[in-house]
Amino acid sequence: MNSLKQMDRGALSDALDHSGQRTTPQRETVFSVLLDQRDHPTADEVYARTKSRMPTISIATVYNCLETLVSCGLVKQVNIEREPTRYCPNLSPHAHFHCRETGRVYDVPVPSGMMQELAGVLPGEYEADSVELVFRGHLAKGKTK
Amino acid sequence: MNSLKQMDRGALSDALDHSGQRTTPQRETVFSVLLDQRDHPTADEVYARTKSRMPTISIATVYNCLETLVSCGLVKQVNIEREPTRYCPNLSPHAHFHCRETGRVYDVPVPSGMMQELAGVLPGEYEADSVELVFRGHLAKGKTK
DNA sequence: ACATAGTTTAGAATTATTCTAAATCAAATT
DNA sequence: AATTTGATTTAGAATAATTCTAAACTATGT
Repeated sequence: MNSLKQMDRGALSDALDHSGQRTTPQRETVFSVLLDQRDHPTADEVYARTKSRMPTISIATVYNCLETLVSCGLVKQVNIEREPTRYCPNLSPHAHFHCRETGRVYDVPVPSGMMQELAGVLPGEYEADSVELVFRGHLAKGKTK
Repeated sequence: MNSLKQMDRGALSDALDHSGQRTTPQRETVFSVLLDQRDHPTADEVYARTKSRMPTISIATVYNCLETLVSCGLVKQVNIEREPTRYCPNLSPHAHFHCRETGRVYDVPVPSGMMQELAGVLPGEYEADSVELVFRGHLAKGKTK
């Protein structure tokens, strides 16, 4: 048993159906892991967390599931420097803040309109379908969030 | 002999001096390779180009030199998805456009003020020292640039 | 029930990058 | 000028995230 809420389970099977892929226990569990702890885990971290709910799952399957979730639009990959890819189920437009000290990644909500405005700086010949905005720095005194 | 202009040679040794590192023929040659063809090459590509000017250089040295140039602020790393790191000697504030079709990366000038404005969306507890903006998509009909 | 196609799995393979340790080089000092 | 010292270069080994491979499994449609 995974901890997907009815709503999320629905969103998952809709999205999978829509892209011609099956809803499987592995995919549900991986998705629930991402939704339950929204700290931008790496594939390895997702693997560890998923394993505690589904001990027989393999790392290859975790990679497969993550790729599937990305391909059907439910999850985004976050690439920070040369570090392992992180996964993020936050679909609303947002940026990321990467703390150099702790290595942690935080979501930063971006006012609607800002993304539009950003796209506006692109010369006409470029047609962008995604915008990635990453800040890097550190958190003010003591704030660990 | 590498093809560094007097100005760039000066900037290089100043920056290296300033960070307590030596000016070497390898570093000069790698830097000149980056300045001569500004197409965001990977380390492997830099290696191939440098080799034609300095056949004895090793790939490890190319990595070392690139790291050195980044550390003294003359070059920026550009990380696009899971692809190999690319290197960029453009120090003016700019974004990148990554063409999904060709894989090429283009510099996109960003109006001064835009970067400031971006930093403005960050809640107070975040202190950013760098902002990375990457667009992904494709070039309009036929435009290969 | 059977065929088909999609999915999972363990382990091997890949690949960009980093590490290691020896050789080389260059500046500073005797 | 020789010597010491520390930085740099180098080839090759090691690392680590990710992808690939091929066999086993599962679900679905006929």
